[in-house]
Amino acid sequence: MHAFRSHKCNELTAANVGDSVRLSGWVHRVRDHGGVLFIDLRDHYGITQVLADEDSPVFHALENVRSEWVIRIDGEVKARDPELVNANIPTGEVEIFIRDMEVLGASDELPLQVFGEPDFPEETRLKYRFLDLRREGLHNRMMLRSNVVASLRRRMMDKGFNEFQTPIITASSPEGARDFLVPSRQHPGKFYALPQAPQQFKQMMMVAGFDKYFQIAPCFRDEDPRADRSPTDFYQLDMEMSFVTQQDVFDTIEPVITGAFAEFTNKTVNHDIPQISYKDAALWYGSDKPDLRNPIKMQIVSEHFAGSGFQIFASILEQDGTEIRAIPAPKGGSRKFCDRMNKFAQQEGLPGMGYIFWRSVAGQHYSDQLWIKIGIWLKGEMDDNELVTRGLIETKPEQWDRLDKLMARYRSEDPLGKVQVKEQISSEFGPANIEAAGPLAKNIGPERTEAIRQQLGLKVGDAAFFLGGKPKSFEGVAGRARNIIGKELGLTDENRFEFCWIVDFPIFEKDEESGKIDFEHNPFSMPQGGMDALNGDPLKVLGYQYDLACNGYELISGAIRNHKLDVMYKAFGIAGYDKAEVEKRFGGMVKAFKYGAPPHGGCAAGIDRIVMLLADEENIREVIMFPMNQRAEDLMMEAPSDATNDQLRELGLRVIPQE
RNA sequence: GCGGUUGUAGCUCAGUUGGUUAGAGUACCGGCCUGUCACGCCGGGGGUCGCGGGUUCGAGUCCCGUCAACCGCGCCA
Repeated sequence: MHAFRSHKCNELTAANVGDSVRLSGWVHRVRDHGGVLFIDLRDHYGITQVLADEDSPVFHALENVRSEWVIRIDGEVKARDPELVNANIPTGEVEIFIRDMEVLGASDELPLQVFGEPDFPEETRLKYRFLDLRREGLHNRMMLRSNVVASLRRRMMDKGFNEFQTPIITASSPEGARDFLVPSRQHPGKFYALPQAPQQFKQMMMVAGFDKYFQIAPCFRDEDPRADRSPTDFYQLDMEMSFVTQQDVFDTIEPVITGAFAEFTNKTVNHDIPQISYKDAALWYGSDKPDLRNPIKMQIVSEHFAGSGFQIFASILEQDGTEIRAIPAPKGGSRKFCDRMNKFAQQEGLPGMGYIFWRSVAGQHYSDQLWIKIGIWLKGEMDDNELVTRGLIETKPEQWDRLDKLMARYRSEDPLGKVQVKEQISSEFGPANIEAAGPLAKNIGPERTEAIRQQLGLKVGDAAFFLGGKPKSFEGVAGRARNIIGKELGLTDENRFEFCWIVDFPIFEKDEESGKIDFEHNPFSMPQGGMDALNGDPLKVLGYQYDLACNGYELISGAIRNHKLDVMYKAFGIAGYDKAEVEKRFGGMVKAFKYGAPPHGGCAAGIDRIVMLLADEENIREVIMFPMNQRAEDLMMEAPSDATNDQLRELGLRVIPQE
C-alpha cells in the first residue's frame, strides 16, 4: 500500500464498504464523545468522517489529536446506518473505522480558524496566508482562478494564438506608471526594470511576423493599491495581432471573454457588446468604466438653469465650458436620501449636490380629470404617447403592470375601497398631485422644475441630483454618486455581467494648470485620421484605443498601434518630446519600425479582475494566492526587507537613511 | 501626500449619561460522555481596552496627539 494514501478524502462511497484503506489529511473537526471519537479528515479533494472507539489500538493516541494536525490513518470502510448518512458531503454514506494512525505534522494553537468562514483581520489572514488558503472559500477561489486561466489559454489557442514568454528583467520604460528598478551587479550604478506590461515586446513580435501572440503575463507597477488593484504585480491575458482593424480585435477577444464568463457563472452575460464613445460615457455615466447594470443615465439640463433664480448655477453657466448635469434617481424621493447624497458630494470635495424630489401633495385628492383619462387609456381610447406627454404615466413596463393591477383591484372593490384605490393611483401616477420639494425647486420655480421632471421622465417618489461647473471638475463624483444611487435604491441588477466597449479615447489632454499637452492614455495608439488629424487641433484627435468595462470595472485596455514612425514622431512632438527623446526612450521599437512593421493591434485583459468578478468579490486580494497588503508589504515573507552590506557593496549601492 | 472608518482575550464581538473586580461566544487546558457531523455538559487559565499625554475623586468610555489596518482621493501608458 502507498505510504500515505490509498484514496483521496472525496473518493470513498458505499461501493467501498469492507475495503481496507489508507487516508492522509488535515484534522478538520474532532468530536470526542468519550467512548467514541469522530474526526472529519480533510484534503484538497474533500472530507471523510473517520472514527474510533476503545476497540481501536490507537484510540488513546487519537484523543490527543487537535484541529489542523496532519495525520495518516489506516482503517476499514463501514456503511453508515441510513439515519446517520451525511447528505452534505459526497462520502457521507460511509465512514472509516481507524485501526492505525500516524501523526505526520502536529499544529500549534491556530491564529486563524480554518473551519467555517468567519471574518478575520486582513493582517492575520495575510501573515498566515497558508492557513487562510486552507479555508473553503479562498481555496475554492484559487481553484476558480486556475480554471479561468486554463479556459482563457485554451480559448486563445483555439483561435490560433501562440503563447510566448517575454523578459521579466528588462529596461525601464518611462511611460506610464512608476517602475520597479533592479540594480545590476555586472554594471554597478545601472538598473534594470520589471516590465509594466510586455507592450514593446509584443509589438516587436508582430514586427517579427508571428501574427497572433498571447501570454498570461505578469505586470509590475510601483503604484498605490486600491481594492480592485494589486500593488506591485498582477496578471494580464496579453494579446496582439497583425493586419487587423479595431473591430477585428473586438471580434476576436469578445467571445474569449464572454465565453469564459459564461463558463464560470450562472449570472446573465451580455454577448452582444455595445460600443460607447469615451465622450458619451463621461456624460451618461461619469466614468470610462461604467456599470451598465445600473439604468441611470445622466443628462445635460443647463437650459433649465440658465438665467434662473438659482444664482449658483446661473452664474456658473455664464462661464465658458460649463454645464449643469442631472442624475435622475428613480425611487430616491426622500429628503433623508437626498441629504445623504448631498453629504456624499461634500465628502468628495464638491460644495454639494443640489436636488429636487417629487412627492404627492398631502391632503389633496385625486383629480377626476386624471381619473377619466386613465379610464380612457385602459379602454384603449388614448394612445400611450399622449399619456406620456401629459405626464400621466411612466414608460417603464413595471409601471404599466402596476397600473393594471390597481385597475383590476378597483373593479373588484366596493365603493369605499374604490375611493382608496383611486387615491392610490393618483398619488402614484397623477401629475396633479405632484409637488417638487427641495431648495432648488423653490429657487427656479414650478415651470422650470416641471420641465426638468418631464425631460428626466420622473414621477412621484423620484428624485434628481444636479451638479454644475466644468464637466471635468465634477464628472468623477457624479459617476460615483450614480453608482451609490443605483446600489442603494436597488436599481442595479446584481445578477448580470454587463460588458461595454469604451471607444474613441482622445489621444491628448491639456493640463488645466500648466496648459501643457500630454498623452491622455497611451502613446502607442494610432490616431484616427493619421497624420492629417495630427496637423489639426490636437485636443480633437481621437485614437483607435479602447477599454472593455464590466459592472464598473475596467477589464481590458488596448489599441490599434501606431506603427508608422513619422506619425509617431509627430504625436510625440505634440506632447513635447523631440525625435532624439523618442529614440532614446523607445529605441528598441523605433529601430524595429524602420524595418517593415505590419499594422497591428491588441489588448490586455486583467486576469485578477476577471476572477474577482466571477468570484463575486470586491477585493482583488481575495483571488490572489499571496497578495501584498495596502502598503505593498508581504506580511508572510516579510518583504520588503533590508539588504545586507555585502549585497549592497556588490551592487555598488549605498542606502540613504530616511528621516 | 490628503480624507473617511476601525482598533477591547489567540480569534469574533458586547461594554449604558464617566462609577465596584472589563464580559460573552469560540479557541486552548483539565474532567465527564458510544452516534456525532458547528456534538453536548462541568471547571480552568488567558486583558498594557493600539500607544502617549490631558480633564476628573474616578477614563475602555470625554479631550489632544500619535501609530496601525482597511476603504477612497491623488497616482495607476
